[in-house]
Amino acid sequence: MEALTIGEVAKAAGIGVETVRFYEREGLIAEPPRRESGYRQYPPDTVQRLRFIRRAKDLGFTLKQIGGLLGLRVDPTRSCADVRTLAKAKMADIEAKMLDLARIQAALTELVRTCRGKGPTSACPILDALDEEESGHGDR
Amino acid sequence: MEALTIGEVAKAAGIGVETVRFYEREGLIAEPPRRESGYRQYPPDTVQRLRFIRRAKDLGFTLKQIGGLLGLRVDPTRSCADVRTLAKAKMADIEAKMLDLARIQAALTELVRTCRGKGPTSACPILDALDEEESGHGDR
DNA sequence: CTTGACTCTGTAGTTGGGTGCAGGGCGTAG
DNA sequence: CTACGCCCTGCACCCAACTACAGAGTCAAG
Repeated sequence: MEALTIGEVAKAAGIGVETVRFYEREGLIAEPPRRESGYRQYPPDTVQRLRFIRRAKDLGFTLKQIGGLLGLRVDPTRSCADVRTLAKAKMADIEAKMLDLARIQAALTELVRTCRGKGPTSACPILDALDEEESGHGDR
Repeated sequence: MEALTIGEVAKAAGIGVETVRFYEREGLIAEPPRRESGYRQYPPDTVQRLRFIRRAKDLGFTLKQIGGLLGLRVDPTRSCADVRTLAKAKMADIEAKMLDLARIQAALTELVRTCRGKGPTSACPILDALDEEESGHGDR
């Protein structure tokens, strides 16, 4: 089972054919080999890559940032230290996102608790969730 | 220290003045009272709300979804059960996001480890991170 | 009482991320 | 050997979420 058509990868990744070509133009996936006819022939792991892109987008990463993530790999042309530096930066980003999510989660929990309970609490605990001063947040 | 001008809330929230007006049009923040002149007079907690919007956007929520989150509150006009149902749905969403983030985080850790280490591992652990079949993911 | 920074409304333009043709060429099941 | 579904390129268009004026009024420091 080698070499998928664009329609096949698209379907497998849960996105549209046009979107796949769009990601190619944007450099998020490599230009695949073609057959004589000009038809694109995708190696099966392209599906993985496309899925990654879709999920990462849902996490609030831009396509550019996703490109950065995908570019991170053990790559002899880039120094190991570089890769590590970049990876660390991304990890800090993700840490921050997780913290924010945890805060919203806690606020929602509190909301549900308040709701079920009887005593009045903050009318909108959600607003308290992400309330703090700036401190080096992400690269967006 | 009551009542901020639009410029003041914008600055405090770290966004632009135009964006604040935009959010008002979109119904994400209430229309504030005005003075004679027509100048908007914001209660200070608007800053909190704006900050929440900004952070939530970074987490991959659309403005519409954020509106939904902000609308969740202890509200006599809405049944408690309703609020809880909605809140639970949001919580499931967030849970999924956190899982995905954790997976990317793990992949990055693995990448750094591989990089420092000597033995060859998957050339791109990142791709393995978010790879699985569909299963009722989010409301986007 | 002026001047420069700020605000107002309204509308138009931009960016990111796709989505949808048209007009033509493959590919394969019947 | 043809009909139907896919694929190709190129380009126009779409939506969300801003962002940037223009033209007019406001406010406070000096």
